[in-house]
Formats: sequence, C-alpha cells, structure tokens
Amino acid sequence: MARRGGGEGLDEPWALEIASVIAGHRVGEKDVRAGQDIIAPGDPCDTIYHLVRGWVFLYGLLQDGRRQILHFALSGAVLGADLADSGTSTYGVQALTESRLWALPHKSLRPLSRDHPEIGLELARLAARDRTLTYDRLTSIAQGSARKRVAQLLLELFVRARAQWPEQRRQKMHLPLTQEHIGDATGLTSVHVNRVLSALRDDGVLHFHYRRLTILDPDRLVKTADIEPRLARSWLGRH
Amino acid sequence: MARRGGGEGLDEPWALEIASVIAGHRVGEKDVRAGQDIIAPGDPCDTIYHLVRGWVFLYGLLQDGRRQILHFALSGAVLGADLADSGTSTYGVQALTESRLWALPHKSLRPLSRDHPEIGLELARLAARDRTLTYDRLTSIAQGSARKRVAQLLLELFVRARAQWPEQRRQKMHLPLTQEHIGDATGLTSVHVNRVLSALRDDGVLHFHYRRLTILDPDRLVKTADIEPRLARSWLGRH
DNA sequence: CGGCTGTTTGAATAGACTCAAAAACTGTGG
DNA sequence: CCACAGTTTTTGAGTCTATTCAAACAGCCG
Repeated sequence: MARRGGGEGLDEPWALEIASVIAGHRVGEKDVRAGQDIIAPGDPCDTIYHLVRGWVFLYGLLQDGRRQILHFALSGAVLGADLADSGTSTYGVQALTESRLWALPHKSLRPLSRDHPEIGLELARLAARDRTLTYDRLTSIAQGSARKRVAQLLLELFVRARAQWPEQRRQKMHLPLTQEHIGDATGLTSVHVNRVLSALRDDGVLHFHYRRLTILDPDRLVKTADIEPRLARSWLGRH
Repeated sequence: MARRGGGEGLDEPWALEIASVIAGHRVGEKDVRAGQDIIAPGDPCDTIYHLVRGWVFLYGLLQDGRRQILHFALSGAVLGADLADSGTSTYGVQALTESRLWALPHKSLRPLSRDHPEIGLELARLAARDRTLTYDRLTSIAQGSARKRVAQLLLELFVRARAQWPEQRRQKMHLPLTQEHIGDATGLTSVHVNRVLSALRDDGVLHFHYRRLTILDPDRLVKTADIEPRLARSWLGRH
C-alpha cells in the first residue's frame, strides 16, 4: 500500500493519521452485503464511517423515485461527516460490493479535535476535495455530451481504482456497476448509456459488459473524456 | 443581523467565530468591482478570503471556452479553502457586484487551529455544507427539465439572499445576474434560458428582467422547482 | 435448466441547441 | 433631458441529441 505524495501538498501522513484515529476510537464495525444500504435517506445520521473495504456510492432520491448517484467511494473514504445541520441524512449510502466499515459517533469529534488539532483541518481537506470532485462532475454533466460523460465517469473510476492497487497493470478490471448505475450517475437513461457504450466499443475505445471494463485505447479514452491532466492527478488522492 | 439557529445544530456561534478569527488575523483587504476576477483560473492560490460585502461566483472554464458556474457566494462566505493539493486554483472567482474581501494566508491556518481547535472543524462544516449544496445542484442539473433547473436556481438565490436581509419582506429583489449567468450555472444556453423565463412569466410564476426578480406566485414556484422543504431550510444557513 | 437481473434493439417523440438577426434596456456624457 | 454605444434580451426556423415505450435477448446464479 505504498503511496507517493502527489505534489506540493505532501499530505498523505495526515490521511493515514485520521484513519488511525478513527481506528483507535471506533465504537463499532459494520459489515454489509452488495446492494444493502449503510445509510438510508432520512435515517438519523450521528455516525461517521470509515470505509475499510469495499465500494459504496452516495445517492439522492427524487420525488418521482428517480435516483441520482452523487459519488462513488472506495476503501479509505470517510463517510457521513456532513450532517451538521439537520439530524437526518438527506442522502443514502449503498454498498456496491460486500463492504466493511468502522463507526465513530459524531459527538466524539469535538473532544477528539482537542487532543488532535490536525483532525479538524484534515476533515476540512477531505470535504474540500470531495467538493472539488463534485464540481468536476457537475461540469461534466452540465456541459458534456453523453459520450463524454460516460467516458469521463469510467475513466475516473478506472484511475481511482487503479491507484488503490498499483501492482495491477492490465487494462482490464472488475467494475461493480450496472449500466443503470452509470445512467443514474451521469444523468442519462440506462437505454442511452447502452447505446453510448456500444458506440465506444465499436470505435475501439473501451469495452464494458456485465461489470467487466476493458480499456481498449487509453489515449482515445482520455481524448474522448476531454480531461485536463490536472484532474486526473487529483483523482489519485485517497478516497 | 439577528439570526435564529435552524434546527438541532445550533451552530451559528461558530460561524461568527470563524469570521472574527479571520478578521483578527487578516493580512489584507481587497476591493473589487463588478465583473472583476478575484482569483483567475490558474492563479496561485495560497490565500483564504472572507467575503465581507458583495456577491461573487465560482466558475470553471472548459477547453472550448465555455464557462460553468459552480457556486454563488454571498457575504459571509469563506472562499479558497480548497487547494490543499495543487498550488494553483483550477477555478476562478469573479465578482457580480462591487465587493470587499479580507485575506488570510493559507499557511497561517495550521498554527491558528492550534490556538482555536474549533476552527478546523468549523472549516470542515463549511466545506461539507458547500458539498451538500453542490450535490443538490448536481441532482437538479442531471435530472431536471430546463424549467425546473431555472426555477430551482432562482428560488435558491432568492431564499439565500432574503435570509441575509430578513427585514425585507417584498417578493421583489435585485439579483445581479444576466440570463447568460443563469445559463452557465444551469448548463443551458442563454437563448433557452430566455424562453424558459418567458414561459415562467406567462404562467404567472415569476418575472426576471434585467436583474430584477419578482416572485409572482411563491407556491407555484416552489412546486415548479420541486424542492423538498428540507432543502429550502438548509439554504437558510449562512453563506 | 429456469428465473431473474441486466442488456440490447427499434421507432417515434420531445426538449434543448445552433445560427442569425432584431429589439429593448442601461448607463454615460453632453 | 436626450442621444449614443454597448449590453442584454427577445424571436424565428431548422436540427440533433437524448428520451420514452415496448419488446426481445443474454448472461448469471441457484
């Protein structure tokens, strides 16, 4: 799990620290199966979770039952540090794979931050990074074609997943999503996602079928997704 | 400027505190005119700003020159607490009105948070609230019709602006935006924004013309925007 | 093998976009 | 108070992307 610091920040030591602080003060451990909700929309949310193992996603529900996927979180992520305002979560968190989480009561944060003053700033850093990621996704969805949105999402997930297992070198991976997930994350119908994926396969860019993703032509994919290198770099951060 | 705490959180005292801490440690004051950049995309960003007076917006630029407005900030907001990773800002911040800001060097944060351990958590709270706001905007843009997106944006801005001057009671206000700004924020062309605004006026919902917004029928507006009451409440938070 | 979830395909529709031009409004200076 | 220059808003016609609805097909797991 060796990881080199990205740029000037050199912030990894803190990321490790917050994980170990949560580890040291955790009051519970939660194991969930794929498809199960860790937090359902409307649940009381007085707990912070540290995702030890697995993939989960954050989602909101609309009046008419449609689902918007807001964020995919990989192991190492800190979840549920939102609340602050209301006592119930507006969003849900659902497992994509079998996952394990450690729980920390929200009210222990303030005393904790007295002993470890860096904890607060580190949480701020994590939240700010999420915010930036969300800004990027917002831009992608607001301004991009369907092809670009799908390419961007798959590239993001590929890069972030790869960063966790750097020993892996192949352009092939298990991505625990359905086309419906992709649609809910990009704001497209799953039918249209399917058509876009077909086109991407026919064009020799990538192949996604039953949760198996193959990058056929990395350069073309990056060009299709129309990513700034700066962005790709920020995806390498721990989440 | 009396403000009652929203729900269980009762967090306002902290919000005041961070402002006063920045006030006490500020190293500079910056006045800008409408249309001027406070931070241009690509600028080095080693400074945190506290917006004392005015409206500003956060934006990103795409390869092809299009602009995506990410967030509108009102007086009281804390800006530029992102960076952390790279030394240059991916985003720009531009003034919508004449504005005044106080500046705080980013590197004084860590020592500051040692003296005031709450500062870190408070910054985390602010960033998390921004993140939540961005999640809502993301959902709006990804899933909503043009009519809904425009209604939602105008309602959000109306509510947030009203919360700052509670003495105001009229359904009429000065909103320092052009239809182009609305388009860049909602991911629509300004031409189409115009058509949507016409329809909203013809339907007696609202009237927006040359930076003057009139809410004609608040209930219809809320229904058109399809907002959960919970959301509207969270917009009342200080920004 | 059978049931279920997930994927693929087709035809018709609708919502938003492009390009282009004209009209309305603002603020400024005489 | 009026005229001017520059923005901002409005309107029109044609196009295209993504949607809807519906049905068939493929792969996975028990």
